[in-house]
Amino acid sequence: MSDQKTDAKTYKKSLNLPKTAFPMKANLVQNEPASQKRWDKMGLYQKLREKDHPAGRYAFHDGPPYANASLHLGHLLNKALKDFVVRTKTMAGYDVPYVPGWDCHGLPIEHKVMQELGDKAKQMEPIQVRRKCKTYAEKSVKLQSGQMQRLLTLADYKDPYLTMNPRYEGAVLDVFADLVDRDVVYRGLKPVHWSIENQTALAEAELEYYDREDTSVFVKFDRVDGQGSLMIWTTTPWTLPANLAVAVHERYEYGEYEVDGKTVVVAVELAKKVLGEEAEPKKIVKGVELVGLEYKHPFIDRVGKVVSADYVTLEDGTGLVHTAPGHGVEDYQTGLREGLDVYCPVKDDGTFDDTAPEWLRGVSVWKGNDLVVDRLRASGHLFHAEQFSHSYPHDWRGKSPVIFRATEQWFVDVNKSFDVAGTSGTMRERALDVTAEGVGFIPQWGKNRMRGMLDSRPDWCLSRQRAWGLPIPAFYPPKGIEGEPLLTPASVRAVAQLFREKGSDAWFFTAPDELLVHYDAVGDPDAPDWAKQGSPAEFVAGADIFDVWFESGSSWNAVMRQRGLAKPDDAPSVTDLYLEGSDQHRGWFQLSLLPCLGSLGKPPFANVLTHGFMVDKDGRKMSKSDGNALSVDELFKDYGADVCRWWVSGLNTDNDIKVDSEYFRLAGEEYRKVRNTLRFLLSNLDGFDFKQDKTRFEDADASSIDAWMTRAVTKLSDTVTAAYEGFHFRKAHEAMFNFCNDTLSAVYLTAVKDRLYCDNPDSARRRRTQTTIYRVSTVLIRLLAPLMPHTADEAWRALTGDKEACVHLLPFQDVGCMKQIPMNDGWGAVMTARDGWLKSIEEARQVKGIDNPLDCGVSVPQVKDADVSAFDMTDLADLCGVSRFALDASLDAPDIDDLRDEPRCERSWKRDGTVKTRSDGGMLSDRDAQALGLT
RNA sequence: GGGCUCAUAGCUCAGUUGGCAGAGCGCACCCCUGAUAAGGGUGAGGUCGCAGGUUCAAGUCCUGCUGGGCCCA
Repeated sequence: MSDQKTDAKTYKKSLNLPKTAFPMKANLVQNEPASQKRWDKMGLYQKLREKDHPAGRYAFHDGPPYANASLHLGHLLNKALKDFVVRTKTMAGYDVPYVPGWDCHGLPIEHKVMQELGDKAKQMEPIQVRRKCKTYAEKSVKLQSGQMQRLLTLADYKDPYLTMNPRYEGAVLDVFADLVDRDVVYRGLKPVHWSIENQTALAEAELEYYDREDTSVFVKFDRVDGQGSLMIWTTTPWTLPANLAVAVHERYEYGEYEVDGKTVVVAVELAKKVLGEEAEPKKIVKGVELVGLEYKHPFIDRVGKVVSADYVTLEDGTGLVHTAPGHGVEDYQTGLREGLDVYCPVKDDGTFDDTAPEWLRGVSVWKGNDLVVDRLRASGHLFHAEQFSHSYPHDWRGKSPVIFRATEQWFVDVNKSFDVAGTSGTMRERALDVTAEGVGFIPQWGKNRMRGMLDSRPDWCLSRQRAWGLPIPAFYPPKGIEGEPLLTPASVRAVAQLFREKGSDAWFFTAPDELLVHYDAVGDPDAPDWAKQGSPAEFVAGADIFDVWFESGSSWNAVMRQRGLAKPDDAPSVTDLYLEGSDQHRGWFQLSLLPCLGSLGKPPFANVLTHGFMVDKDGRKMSKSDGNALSVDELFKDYGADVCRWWVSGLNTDNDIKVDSEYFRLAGEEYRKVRNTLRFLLSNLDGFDFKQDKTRFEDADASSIDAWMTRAVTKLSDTVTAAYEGFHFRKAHEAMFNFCNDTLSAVYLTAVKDRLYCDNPDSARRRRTQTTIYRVSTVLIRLLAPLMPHTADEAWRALTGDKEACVHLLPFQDVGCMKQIPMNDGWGAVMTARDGWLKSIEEARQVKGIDNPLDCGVSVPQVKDADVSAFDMTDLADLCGVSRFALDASLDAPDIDDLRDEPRCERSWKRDGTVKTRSDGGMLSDRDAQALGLT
């Protein structure tokens, strides 16, 4: 026994065992940053710009994350997907310049800075606040940029776009000038969601809805005709001072009921709920008959009237709706139709102004609620008051409740027709048109979603009353002079030029005549008279800033066009692709689409690709306060970027994405499987010089397992490149994993191990297999490169033996030549039959007690649907992991032979029937003896 | 409350035009020890969220419901 062992050791040394510098342990945490540095040093991004691009330009535009705090998982997903696009398109032959960007202005940063400043903020000028905000934004950009680079994303990090940069700001104003030119920008009084806390109008996107307890009141409005009263219901008693009308639905039935000896009008369907079960109407009328009735305001000397409105429902209240045009969008629209004032007695700070009754002046609306209720109770107008919980809008940052309040704002009219680029239509119509056709949505339902949102969207309120943003470059007449604000295409473009030179900070400390140094009112046909006649030094610069969405929504111009990265001017869109979370249908997608249609008459994107949101492993919303959010930095530290990227690439991103640290562990195991397969490929190329040692295509054997393998890798290449082309990263991921796990590891590599180890190093068969392994490696490593850039590059350098090599400079491997290698058609059937053979072997091993498959021989009568006469039986034996494979037409079914009585080759461990004692005294097969030069 | 959307094995997901439920992971058992903090083989697992309907036939089409997600009110 001990002799045998010694012999075995001797023979082991004679084997060509795998050897490689590509380690099993990835050590991504240390090695990935090193890769990143290496790419930076070699100028990878720049080099990619300079090389040939046979496929032309692919215009892909990064949507700017908000420059606030650390990246979260949503960013990781988004940035990884974007990087897959950049890298797959690059390797497909496109030039994909990619400028990362950040949204820097806006309330979240300003709010944070104001919180940090505390009371000090009150004494500070806007410009001082802005400087603090800028510092904060810069800090966030730096942090996030570092994290994005740690994710190994390929982008122009040396020159990103920041929405607060002067050249960006100038380009936003250029877009705005175009909209002013189209005459769709107007100033109007309109109720908007108003944050008392931040004293600004809020966009829909800046609201969050929470349940809130309010006092709801049933109030009797006395009819002017003395026939009793109308009962209204409201959850916002503080808006009653602004009540100008009561709305009813024309088709509903309203009844007159006796309450405490007096008559009140309530919708019939709601009467029992409001007045009690025994309520019986004395008289029933249709709503339409009430229209025009007048009533006395309960505590203000004013007469209101009954109007009709479709939005009146019978779900809550009384069917008679308190209407205050200054405090609600629907009320406002009703007011417009009925010619009511947009009356709003509430000031910026949420207190009542001097037009309100004396007892409310200077009081906050929240306190006003109680005062109004007390007043109504005292005067006998209050029928009932109760606590009521309802969903109520809150400021998304401060979480404080907002109110509806009429204010002067700048708007973009989405319903006004204009001409541009030879077409005519409103912004809404144009947006609906390109959504219906022209823009591709992935997944397709994005189209419906976008359409639904466009159908219902109101005019875009552009203005905010804050410090941290891009000023709306409007000028107002000097005190004492009446007139429209100065805001013309020329005046806006003049300020745009100034902002490019000095930045928008200039607005806050520069005299108006200097702000307008590039502008000549006299020569501007659109300028109001006061501006032509007056001195610019006297003009009053406006205090409004833009909705941040207008800034990010102009990025197609401020980045892609301004930097010369857009598609040609005559192309039907500015870029090829935008890729963001599905929430951006309402956000960035739509708010980029509208300005671009206004400015150029065409959409900013040809395709919109969206992904879903992260949820926890039970499918619930992720939230920081629940502590179920994973830290991106921790993930990099625990798993590495390539593992995180591999995880992303395996997701179905159309819908919700479940996330849990466990999934990263699983992704890590898959990664290791892929890595080990690469390692085994590389380790069997030790000493193999492709140029010298390769088997030429024309020498390939169509019936060899190598022919099958070569065909398989060309199929993989086709599958994966097609998947990449359609952004089906998951499909590519799956195909590559299965290829590594099954095609390579379980089938091919297991089968060819014997010849790689035991054949003479220079044997034609071994060289043919190494040639195949080399070809597989070049295809596979390149296909993996977009998903795991570090690992692929590491493998590529190991494959080429060139420390300077970089896989990311290469295109995907052209497999055209490999497809020319003929393959025996029988291989498909052989692989199918193999499953059955393995089952038979397993069965025989159980029955006959054979542990090692190499102690088996397989005999089959035929291979179903295949002519294997030209096949090498050794290939088939190796495919089954057995020592021998034979065709025996006399059999009825596959037969497994127990070979344990036959001698075993001490070198290859096979019992192939040729084993005998050789000149060195060892028991060897013919092949092994030959490999050792023995007889 | 409305728009869009999702629900298939323990987990992650495939399932074209309706036609016998699939893959990978995990798990169990076994092998190998010359890919070794590796590798190979076999196997068990599902009332396709629930309830109706259309059809010879429904995971797939229709309606309703339940429970998630995004957006809006």
